[in-house]
Amino acid sequence: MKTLPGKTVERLSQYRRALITSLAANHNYIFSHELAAILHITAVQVRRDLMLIGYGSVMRKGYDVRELIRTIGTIIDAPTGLNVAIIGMGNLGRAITGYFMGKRTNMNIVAAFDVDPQKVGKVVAGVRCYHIDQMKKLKGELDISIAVLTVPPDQAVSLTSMLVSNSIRGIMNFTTVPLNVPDNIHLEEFDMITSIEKVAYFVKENGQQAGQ
Amino acid sequence: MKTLPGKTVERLSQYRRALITSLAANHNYIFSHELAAILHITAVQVRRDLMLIGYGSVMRKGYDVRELIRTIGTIIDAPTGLNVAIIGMGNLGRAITGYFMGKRTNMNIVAAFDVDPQKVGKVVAGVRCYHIDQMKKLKGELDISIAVLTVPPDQAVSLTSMLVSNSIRGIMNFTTVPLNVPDNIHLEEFDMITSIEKVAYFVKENGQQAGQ
DNA sequence: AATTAAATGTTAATAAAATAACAATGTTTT
DNA sequence: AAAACATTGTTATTTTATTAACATTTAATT
Repeated sequence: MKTLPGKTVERLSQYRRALITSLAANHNYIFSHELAAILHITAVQVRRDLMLIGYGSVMRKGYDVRELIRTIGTIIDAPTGLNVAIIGMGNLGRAITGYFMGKRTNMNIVAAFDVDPQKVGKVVAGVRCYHIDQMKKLKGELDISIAVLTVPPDQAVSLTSMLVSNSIRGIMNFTTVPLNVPDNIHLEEFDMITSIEKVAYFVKENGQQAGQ
Repeated sequence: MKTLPGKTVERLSQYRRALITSLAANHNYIFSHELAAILHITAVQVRRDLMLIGYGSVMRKGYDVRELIRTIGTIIDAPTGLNVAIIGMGNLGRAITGYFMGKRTNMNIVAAFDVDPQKVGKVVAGVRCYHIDQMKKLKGELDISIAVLTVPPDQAVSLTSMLVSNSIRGIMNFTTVPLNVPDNIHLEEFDMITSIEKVAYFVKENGQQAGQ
């Protein structure tokens, strides 16, 4: 299958979690417009995304929830599951670790790393924190593919080099520092300050008059 | 001025922080391609964004860093500054509060709210945590415009209703629950699980062969 | 002073994403 | 069994975002 658009992948992840919730509420079938309503998007968007992954329903009955969950899994999950490490066990690192607790995802947070001796050795939500110097060794042992970067800004660049030289395959960057990595490493960035400043901008604009 | 595209607003926020850093390093002028390099985007993108806000440089000298910082401020900042409240002082709430420390933004985190008696009364990074029941009262007193929602999933919907009925103007939703708010309230959402699953998908795809 | 070079601002082209349109399918109703 | 209806999958259109193209400006060089 051709690589899916990023936005579609994002929605598939959300569909799946909505479907799991829906299943827990004993809904075995779901219409595109119901799924759309949960995510506050349009039914067309849902159908188009499902078209892209080649999923079809028995018409007029809606989608088989269990089967759709499975299908989304075969598309977006790696066959073996991927292991994730949290780099920086501060508040954000702990928050993300907590987010994964009890979520049925294909990923496992297998380790956290930090430089702070206070944190090294501690276990948060089942995840052990190691000293960053052990990354090289544990990367292979624990088969870590993805790093979630939640360190202070001044350490972002140097730790990224370290990750790159350890052949990490994907990085989710939560620092406020834009990173640069080779093409074969997938990089996703999210900047808290930006996102909140964006809200502020649109609040200001909405205040004056209409508009998005 | 016409309302800017969301993506442009995001970049303006990032430009500004890059410029502040640049200024601290004693750079008084900056070329579009230099600014682009910091953010790992193209110079055209930078120039196009600045065109949208009507900013012009003295050609061949690059942009006056101080002036550009100011100009971006006049565009994206609200004249008076906007006050922000953190709803849910867990790990993520504390992380975000920390992110704002020392950042020169137009926004102030003026309060945090929680239900946990352990948290109520505590001060984190200069921000006091109040009981959520005091929201109604303090919203007006502290002139809170924006809420950052960092609560457990099961509380997201009810707290959002509370925020809406208290006439909040913008919400940044960090819970995994998609929210629905009236049109006059600006809602921005970010889902940690989705973002990391997205990285995993592209890591998987890149592993098999090429592609983004 | 002419030429070259480096940058900018803007219009044009392309690509990506979302939305609309609609024929096809199957269900229910009459 | 025909008609009306609800839902799907897909193609077409529109909108949004990015990239390319290029004329224009200014500085430096010959």
